Amino acid sequence: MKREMETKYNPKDVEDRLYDLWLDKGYFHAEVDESKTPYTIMMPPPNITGQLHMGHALNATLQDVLIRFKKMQGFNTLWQPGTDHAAIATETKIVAKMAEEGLTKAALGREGFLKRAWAWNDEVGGIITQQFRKLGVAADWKRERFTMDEGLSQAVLEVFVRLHEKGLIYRGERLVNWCPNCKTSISDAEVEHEEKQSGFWYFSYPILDKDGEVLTFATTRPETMLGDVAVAVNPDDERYSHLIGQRVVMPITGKYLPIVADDYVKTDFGTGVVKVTPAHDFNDFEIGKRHNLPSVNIMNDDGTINEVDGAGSYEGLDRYEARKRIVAEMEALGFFVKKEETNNSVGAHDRCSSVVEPLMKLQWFVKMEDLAKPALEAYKNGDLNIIPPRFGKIYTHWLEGIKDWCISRQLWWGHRIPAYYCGDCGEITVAKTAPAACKCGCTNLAQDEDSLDTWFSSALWPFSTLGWPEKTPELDYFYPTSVLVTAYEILFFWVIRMVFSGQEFMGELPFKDVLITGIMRDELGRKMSKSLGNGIDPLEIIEQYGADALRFSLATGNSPGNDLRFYIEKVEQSRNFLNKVWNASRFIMMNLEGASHEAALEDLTPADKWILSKANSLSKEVTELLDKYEIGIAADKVQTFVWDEFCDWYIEFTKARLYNQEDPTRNAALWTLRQVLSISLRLLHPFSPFLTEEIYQSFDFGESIVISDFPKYDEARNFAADEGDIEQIKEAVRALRNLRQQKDVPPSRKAKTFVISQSQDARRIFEGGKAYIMALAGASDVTVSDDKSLIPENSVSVVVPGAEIFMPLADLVDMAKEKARLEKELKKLQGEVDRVTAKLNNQGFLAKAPEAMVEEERAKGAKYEEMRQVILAQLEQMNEQ
RNA sequence: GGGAGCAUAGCUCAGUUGGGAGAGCAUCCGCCUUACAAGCGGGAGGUCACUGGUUCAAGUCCAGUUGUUCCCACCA
Repeated sequence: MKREMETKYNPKDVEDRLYDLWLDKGYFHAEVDESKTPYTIMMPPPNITGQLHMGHALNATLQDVLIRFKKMQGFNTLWQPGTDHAAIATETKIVAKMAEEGLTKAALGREGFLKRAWAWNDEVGGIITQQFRKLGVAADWKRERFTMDEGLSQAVLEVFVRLHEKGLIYRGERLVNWCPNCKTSISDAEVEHEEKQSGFWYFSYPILDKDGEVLTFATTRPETMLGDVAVAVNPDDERYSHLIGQRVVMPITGKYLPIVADDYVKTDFGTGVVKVTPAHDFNDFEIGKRHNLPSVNIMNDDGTINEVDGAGSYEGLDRYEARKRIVAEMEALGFFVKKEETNNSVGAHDRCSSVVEPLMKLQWFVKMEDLAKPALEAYKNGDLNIIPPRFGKIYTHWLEGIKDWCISRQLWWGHRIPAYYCGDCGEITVAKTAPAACKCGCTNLAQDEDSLDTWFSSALWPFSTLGWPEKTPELDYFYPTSVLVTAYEILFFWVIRMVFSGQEFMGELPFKDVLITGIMRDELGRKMSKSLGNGIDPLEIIEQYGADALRFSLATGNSPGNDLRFYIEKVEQSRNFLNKVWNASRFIMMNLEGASHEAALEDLTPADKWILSKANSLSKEVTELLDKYEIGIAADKVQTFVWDEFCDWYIEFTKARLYNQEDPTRNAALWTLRQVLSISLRLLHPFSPFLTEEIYQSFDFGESIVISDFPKYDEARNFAADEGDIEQIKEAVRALRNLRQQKDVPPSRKAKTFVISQSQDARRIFEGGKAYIMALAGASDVTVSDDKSLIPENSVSVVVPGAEIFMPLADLVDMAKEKARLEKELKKLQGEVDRVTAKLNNQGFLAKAPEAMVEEERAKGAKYEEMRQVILAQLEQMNEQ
C-alpha cells in the first residue's frame, strides 16, 4: 500500500491471491495438538451438485466469523467441510439430464445408472466447494469429506447393522408417504403440508336390503372410493346407531361394505359418516386395524389407478382424471349429492411439490422412541443449548410427537441398504458385507434394491468425518464439536438426527450449542427460491462488490433465528465502509513514511489515550458479543467505532499534529494511529478477512492477520478521565459546528473563538483541545479564559457543559434570531432539568435506585441547571441592550 | 386445532442483562476542508401496534386485544 495507490479498494486485486496464500501456509488445516484447546465446527455439507446460494453465504459467513475469532484467540480450530450426496435431489437431476438424451433409469439399469451418476458427480462435484472458497472461508479443505466416500459409507453400514441388531431398525409394511412423481417413499419430515382449497363431495351409498335408504358421506378424494372397505359412524350417533352392522353397496365397484362404529368419527363434522379406505389414508388405516378390515390398494406407484377389482375403466387413469370421472359416474348413477368447497391440508413432496399419496409399502424404518428420549433429555437438562431458546420448544415438540423414520428410498443414488434376501428360505441377512451364503446354506441371495434416506448419512457427519467407526485421534480430540450453525429449516432433518446419532454411537452430544440462523429473503420478504427465480447469486455480488462487502452486510443486523432480507443497498453500504477502512489506512501509511513512530505511554496526549481507551473497551465488548453469538451486534459495534470514532474524530484530531513536522506529539500520534489501526483490523478480520489481511501485511504488523491475536482488554489502557475530557471537546466542536451552520457562516470563514469558563478544570480541558477546535470547528484562534469582558461585541455564543463559547461574527448576527435561538435552547434545557428534578424528587427513586444511578442523575441535573443559568444570563443581557 | 415469531423515523431493521429512543437508505441544508464525493459537516422526521399490570423506573418484564408471518398437526 503506497501513496499512489488507488483511492478505492479493489477486492479483485486481493481476494484470490490472499486465499491462495492462506491455503499455501496451511492456516486452515488443523492437526491434533494436545497442548491446545480444540474448537470445532462441522460445516453443513451442501449438496454435491448444488450451487452456492445466499443461504450458504449467510451460514458460512457466521461460521467463519466464529472460526477466525476463535483461532485468533488461540484455539486449535477445525472447520470441517464436505458435501452431501443429496440422494433425491441429485438423482432427480441425473434423471432429467438422461431424459434429454432419451435415456431412462430402466434402460440403463442400476449399474449403468450409477456409472453415469458417478461420472457426473466427478464432473460437477467440486463446483460448490470452489464457490465456497470465494467467500474466504477458513475451512480445512484438506479434510474435505463426502457422504458417499469410502469412510463415510462404512460408517453408514456400521450404523445400519448396529441399529438393526439392537432392534431399532426394522422392515415392515406400513402406510408411507409416497411421491408418485419421484416414485419413492419419503419421510414425514419431507412432506410439506399446505392449506389448499379443494372440492368436498357428498355421495350416498345405498344400504343393502333397505330399499331406497342411503348413507351420505363427504370426501375430498373421490378416487379413493374405489378402495373403500367400510363406512364408519360414531357409536353414539343416534342418527345411525341402528345401522351399525348392516352393509352398504359401493355403486361403482358393486362391493358390499360393512357399517362399523368407531369413536374416531365426529358426529358434528360433515354428515357424521366416514368412508373407510385403509390403504390410502392414515386415519382409515387405524380404523381398519381396529375393525379387522382388509386394505385395498387402488394405486400404482405413478399415481394411476391399478387393476384392482372393480376398477373397470378407471384402470390406468391418473388419480385426478379418475377423480373427475368417478364424480361423473356417481352423478349419473344418482348417488352424487352435492359439492362444497373446503380448505384442506394437502401434503406435498418438498423436493418436487407433487401431492403425496399415502400408500402401503414394505419399507425400512428406524424405531424412534428409544432414540428420541435421550435427545429430549439433553435439551431439558441443559446439556444442549439452542440459540435462540425459542427453537428449543420446536425441538422438544417435534421429538415428543415423533413417529418412526422411514429410511428406505426407491432410489439408486445413495447408500444401498445392506440387507440380503434369500430366494430359497426367505431369510433376511443384514450385514456390512454381502454374506457368502444364507443361513439355509444356499447362495441364492439378492441385496435390497433400495437405498437410504440421504439424512441417514448426514446424521453421522459430526463423527463419521472424523474417522468413526475407527478410533482415530481426530475423533478423540475434535469431538464433540463446539457449535453447530444452521438454518431452522433443517432442524428436524438434520440437527435432531445428529443429536440422537451422536448420543447413540459416541455416547456424547455432537455439539453443545446450536446456533439457529434465519433464512434469506428477497427485498419483498419472499423466501429466495429457484421456482420463484428471486434468488440472488452470491458470486455475482462478490464479483461486483467483493466477498468482504457481502460478508459484512450479512453479518451486520443479523440476529440469531431471524430471517434476513437481502438488500443490495446494504452491500453497498458495507462496501463503502470497507473502503473507508482502506482510505484511513492509506492516510496512516502516507504519514508513516520515513517517520519514526515509536512512543511511550507517557508521551500520549489525551486524544491518544481517549481512542486507545475506546478501542480497549471495544475489544472486550466484541469478545463478549461473539461469545454470545451476537455476531450482528458485534459487527455493528466495530463499524461504529472505526468509522465514527476512529476515522471521523481521531484521525481528524491527528492531522494538525501530523502536518507539523515539529510537533512534539507527532510520534505519539503516529504510534497511536498504528496501534488503533491494528486493533481495528484485528477486530474486523473475522467479518472481512481479505481487506484486513491486505492492510495488515502492508503495515508489516505481522506475518498474517489470520494468526494474529484477537485484541484483549487491558486494564492499563483504560483511560476514563481522558475519555471524559475528549468527549467534552467533541461536544464543544459539535456545538460550534451547529452554531456556524445555523448562522450560515461559510466554512471558509474562520473566526476567533473564546471559551469562557469559571471552572479551572474545564479551562484545562479546553486549553488542551484548542488545536482541535481550530481544526474542526472553524476557529482561527482560541482563547480560553474566565474573563467574560474579553468578548467582542456582536458575538454569537453557544453553551456547552462547563463553558460558554463565543465567536465574533458581527455582520452575521441578527439579534432577534439570536434571541429566538437561545430561547429554544433554554426550553430544551428546562425540559431536561424538569425531568431530572422530577426523578430526584421521587422518594422511591432515591430509596430504591442504585446509588450510582442517583449520583449520575444529580450530576446531570447540576450540569443542565448550570447551562440553563448561563443562557438565562445571556438573554437578560440581550434584553438590556 | 396446537405452537412460535414479529409490530420502533418515509423504507429496511438494530436496540445484548429494565435506567435519558438508534443505524443504514431516502429526504433537506452546507461543503471538491490534499485519506476517502463509495466522502465530510449540519438538520428535519418516532404518543416504540392497542389496553391493562409489575416496578422508583418499561421499547425492554407479565396478561390480554388487534394485525401479520411462520412452524407443527391424521378434521373425513
